[in-house]
Amino acid sequence: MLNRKDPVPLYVQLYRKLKQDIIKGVYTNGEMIPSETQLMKQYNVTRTTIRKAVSTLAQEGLVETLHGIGTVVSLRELKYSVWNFSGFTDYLRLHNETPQSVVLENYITHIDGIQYFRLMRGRGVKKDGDIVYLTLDDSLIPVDLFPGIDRYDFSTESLYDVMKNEYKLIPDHVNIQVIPIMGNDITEKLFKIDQSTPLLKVEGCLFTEEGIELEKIKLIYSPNMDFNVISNIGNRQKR
Amino acid sequence: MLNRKDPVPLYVQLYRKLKQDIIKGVYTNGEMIPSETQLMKQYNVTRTTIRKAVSTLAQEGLVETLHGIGTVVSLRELKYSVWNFSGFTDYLRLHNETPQSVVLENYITHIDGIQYFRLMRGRGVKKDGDIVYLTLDDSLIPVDLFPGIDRYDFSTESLYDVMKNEYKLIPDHVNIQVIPIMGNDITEKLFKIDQSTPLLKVEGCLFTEEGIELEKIKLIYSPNMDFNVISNIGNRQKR
DNA sequence: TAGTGGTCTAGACCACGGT
DNA sequence: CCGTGGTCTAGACCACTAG
Repeated sequence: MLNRKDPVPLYVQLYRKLKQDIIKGVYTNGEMIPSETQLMKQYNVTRTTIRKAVSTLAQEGLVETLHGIGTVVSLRELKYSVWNFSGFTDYLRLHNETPQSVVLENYITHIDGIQYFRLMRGRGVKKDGDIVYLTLDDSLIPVDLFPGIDRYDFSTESLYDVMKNEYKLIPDHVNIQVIPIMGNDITEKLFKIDQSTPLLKVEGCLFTEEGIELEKIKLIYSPNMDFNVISNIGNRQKR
Repeated sequence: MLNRKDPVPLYVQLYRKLKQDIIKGVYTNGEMIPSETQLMKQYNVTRTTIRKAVSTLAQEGLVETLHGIGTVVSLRELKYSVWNFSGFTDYLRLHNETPQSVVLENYITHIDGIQYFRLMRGRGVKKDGDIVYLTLDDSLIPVDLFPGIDRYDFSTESLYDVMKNEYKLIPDHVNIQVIPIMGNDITEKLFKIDQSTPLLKVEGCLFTEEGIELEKIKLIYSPNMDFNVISNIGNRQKR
């Protein structure tokens, strides 16, 4: 069942087990999974551990907990979410998922007489041996600030980590515009959706604290990616 | 501090309190919030309760927990935003434009046993004797917090001004999700665009400082309205 | 070594939904 | 009424980070 010597926490082991069972069809859509007390006996762990595992499933939208009734399988597409434009790498790490990247384009180009490194990546998570893409990421990086940046392999390296650690230029803030668009042939293939699906596009620039432009960004989000924001509404006096 | 007689769970009360403090700036970006043991003493609850509150904050990306170090605030503050809710009116005045509203729906309704005042408005500016609409604004306002709110004429009154001045409930922050959608027949007429145009929809809630929900918001932006944001990157600064 | 967050136990009482 | 999930307590041991 569960392995107490495994460094992987029990609730993660249980979460994975239940997730597998749901995907495998042991519990089908609309069915109830065993109650928390049943799971306690079955796996010999406390309710706390059960609840942590189940609540992770609920967050991902794989199950729905109904007070006084039970926990039912609600097999929808996995949902991920970005809060306040935070990097999605951090977010995925929180969820025990490994970020995956595929480089679609990378070459040096000239725009308005300035040399840029163009990097286009699909980014997502691994699921059942397959990759589910969550963003299409198209960047222009000025070569004069980052000489030799085209030598890195950005299917495994984090762009921002390279900027920080190798070039000592620290990304600080972005200035972006959010635009609704229709899908194109690239997003169709990458996200496995048809072209009539409206998508979110984010366009803008990344700056250091001093206002040095580090990157021109074009980002398209998969429909599996929720885009959440918490914000003041502006009528406040600062202290 | 926390009220044990309040039907609102302790961890929710604590979550709201901490969120409030973060948004208010009691704990500023990059700073640590009190440790879990400190919070235990401060609020006289167990660590389980503390952890549940903090983990909610972490999920929303307002804090980041660092093993062996502590929990730091990672508020990606949105410094400027044209789309800002209360800022809408101010923004227009700045450009010497007079805000115009047309009430499309207003009635009392029941949802999940709670009474809401539903208010749907088109909002925009006057141009050459004609009105150019910029947003379609669909609100649900709980009647128990705002008794008699259906008596106001919101084609001329500002909703937030009424909330503040007549009911002494001050809108403080929003928690929203940005979604790309296709136009429908209402947006077609209002914005004078055809239905194949992708649009931005914003969905969420408006809260007071204390976390009381004042309004459920659904907002659709005209293509004439840009959605710009400046945001910090979630860099945890060491100190 | 002291303090932090991460995991887990073994209980308790409650609100809810169906019988 | 009973079984369900929702909340909460009062402990324990661990892994990690820093001085």
